[in-house]
Amino acid sequence: MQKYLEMLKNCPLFAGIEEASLLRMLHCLGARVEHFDKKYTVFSEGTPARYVGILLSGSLQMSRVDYYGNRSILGNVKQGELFCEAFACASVEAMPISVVAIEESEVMLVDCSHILHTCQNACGFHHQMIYNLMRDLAEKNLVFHQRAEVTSKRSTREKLMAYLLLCAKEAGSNRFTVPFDRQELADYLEVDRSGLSAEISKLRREGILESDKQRFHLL
Amino acid sequence: MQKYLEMLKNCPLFAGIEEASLLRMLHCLGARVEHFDKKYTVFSEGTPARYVGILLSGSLQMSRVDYYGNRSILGNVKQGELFCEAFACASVEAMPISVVAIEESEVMLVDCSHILHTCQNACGFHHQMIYNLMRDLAEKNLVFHQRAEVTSKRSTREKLMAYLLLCAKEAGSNRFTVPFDRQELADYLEVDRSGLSAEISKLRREGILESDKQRFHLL
DNA sequence: CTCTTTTTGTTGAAAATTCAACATACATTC
DNA sequence: GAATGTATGTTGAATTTTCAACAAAAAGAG
Repeated sequence: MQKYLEMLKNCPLFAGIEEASLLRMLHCLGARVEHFDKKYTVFSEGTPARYVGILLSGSLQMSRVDYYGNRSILGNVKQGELFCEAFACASVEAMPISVVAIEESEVMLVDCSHILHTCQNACGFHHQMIYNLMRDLAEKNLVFHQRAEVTSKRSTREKLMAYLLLCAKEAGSNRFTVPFDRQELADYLEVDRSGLSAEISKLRREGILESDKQRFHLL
Repeated sequence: MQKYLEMLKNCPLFAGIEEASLLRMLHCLGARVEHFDKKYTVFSEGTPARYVGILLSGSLQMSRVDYYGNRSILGNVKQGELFCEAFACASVEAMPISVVAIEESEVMLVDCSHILHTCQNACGFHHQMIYNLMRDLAEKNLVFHQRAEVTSKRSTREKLMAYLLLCAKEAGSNRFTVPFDRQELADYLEVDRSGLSAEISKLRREGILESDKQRFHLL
């Protein structure tokens, strides 16, 4: 646990909590660390949500597969971020998404009821953590809106351009790397992969962008 | 203010707070009530979010219009519900959506910083309200996921059926009324209106549903 | 009640997406 | 380094969606 202290100090769930208290809190919360190899599932669609996840190392992908086999990728989880906090806070009985490790990852799991309900020891951090969760949930809501703005575009080209412009803005540069391969990008944008490839080629021919694999350069 | 007490007692923001304290709190929060005629805008896309809204009467619609003029309807706000709480909690400088009254409505506005930061009077309800906000934000996240599950379907027919099945589940009956006219339903599902009308006719001819305006009956 | 406006359904043509199949490039494994 | 498997780009055909235009029905205004 000790080796993650530096990272946990900067985790949104523990914002405003002094390092000195952290280890004690983690114990009080019953936090445990689990290891996942690449491609292993952390949480499965359809199962109850009990745990707030904190990604200690590696990276995860959130996705959903519908009745017809279409996969939607909701996004990736990066180091230090929380995941599935909304489902855990709402105690959902059937998670609407799955979370899968896209590389070897270490995850901290905290039973959400331990955060929400004051423990016998009455450690005074619950209020702070609930406040932190509230801020985090509001942020996540915004991220969700951002993706919705992209996927609500009607055509493949508009979706792609909206997404790339967002990436450029986030990177603060016209050159950036997207965290998805072609199939994943198609599933994030909710379009056909081959159509997406064709559209990227077209944009390249039109001189609107250059690209090499996951690297893009907007002109 | 008095006349709304009954409704406010059941508002998610004030859950677990005794009626006796409510009036005093509202004063402390600087809550004010505003009146909006049909079609008037409560919050505009692109403006800063400062206020948590509580719908006292009437109904509102949340929507967004993109660069090409395509409108996306995110959903309606019903009596007693909070709205724009996520944007206010995250202090966004440019709201990604607009909120418009679809009938004559009364709205209570609470400056979010008054909820988040303890006041001089140190009234002890901030913790409870922050907890309530956290629960509400988690719930809203789920609602958002529900809509995303519908709009992520690839075809008009699948989107429509996914939405109608959701409505039927919510209504607990195969007969129900949707809160949208055809154009609004198309903008909620993010499809073409005429294509949607055509699809409804087709489903009717196939004996899958009956419908009259906003009333539907799944067979 | 009448006139005007809005809503809804219908149609056909144009445009875009999806799907399947394949070739090439790239990465991984043994 | 050869062989296998995966990722990407390309193509054409089938399907869908979008768009524009219009007619009928319904709602709202005066």
